[in-house]
Amino acid sequence: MLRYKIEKILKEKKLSLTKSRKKVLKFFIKSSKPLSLNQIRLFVGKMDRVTLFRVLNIFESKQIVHKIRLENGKTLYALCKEECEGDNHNHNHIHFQCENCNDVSCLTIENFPVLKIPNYTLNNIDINVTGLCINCN
Amino acid sequence: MLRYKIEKILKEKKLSLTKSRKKVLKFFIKSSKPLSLNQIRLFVGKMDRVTLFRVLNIFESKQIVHKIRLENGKTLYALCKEECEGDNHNHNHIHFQCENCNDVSCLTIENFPVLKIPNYTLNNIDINVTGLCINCN
DNA sequence: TTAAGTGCAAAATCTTTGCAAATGT
DNA sequence: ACATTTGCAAAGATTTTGCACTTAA
Repeated sequence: MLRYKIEKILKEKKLSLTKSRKKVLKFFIKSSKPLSLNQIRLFVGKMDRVTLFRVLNIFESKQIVHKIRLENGKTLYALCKEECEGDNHNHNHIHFQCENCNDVSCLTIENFPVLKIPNYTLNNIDINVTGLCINCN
Repeated sequence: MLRYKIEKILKEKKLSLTKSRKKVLKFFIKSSKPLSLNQIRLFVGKMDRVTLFRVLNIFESKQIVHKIRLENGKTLYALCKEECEGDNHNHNHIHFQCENCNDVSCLTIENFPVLKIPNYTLNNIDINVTGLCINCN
């Protein structure tokens, strides 16, 4: 059941089970899409913006979600997959925004590119792609 | 001479040669690094923030500079290379931010990765990398 | 019970808009 | 001379901070 899944995640991350956190996490799991703060706010009903910022920030610090910075400067939040570890939330997936319907999604890439730059250490590789999605193509 | 280079660029893009534009472009060429609005503002002396936004926006629309969205949500502006054409400002280069000195730079990549996603059309690929730069390594 | 989380008020940034004055050609 | 650009005032959006009240364990 969804409720137990939500509580399991929060407990694993050593977060107390508050109403705000459970509501927000529920929406992430149900929608399984990157979400803006305002979208989440509509879903969770009356919750203070500040609380939502705080919930999202602690989720990010515990690696439950990761931030996506769009080209237009807007921020979305997306549920992390299991493979998100350490500082790297972007293993094996890219962020795609459709230029037609504006939909944003995390896409898993089979052959995730291996970048190398001489004399540099590359830790986190964040790839944002725009184009036409499967529906608008 | 720098002055002629600046005027040449503005003329090529059919922009009138105003003081603000020349000052801003001068700083980009001299520093040859991605710059924040506030950094530019310090250099160009007293110029209204709004004017600076407008100068940067028109530079972006004319493909003289491109925006870089950092992971922390901040925006930088960087001079475009010759290969920036059409909507794609990111051909052959990535944006790198050092986790130690926070320095941001545009790096040219020899083997720029070729991404393909079935049933998707990919137009613009924006790659942001964090790690340790050549100086901090 | 008490440490942690939430709501409210307020402030700090960043970015945009409208309009009158100044500037470029 | 006329269209474009700039400065100023103001507003909107996003994000942060401080503090008192509430809730989870």
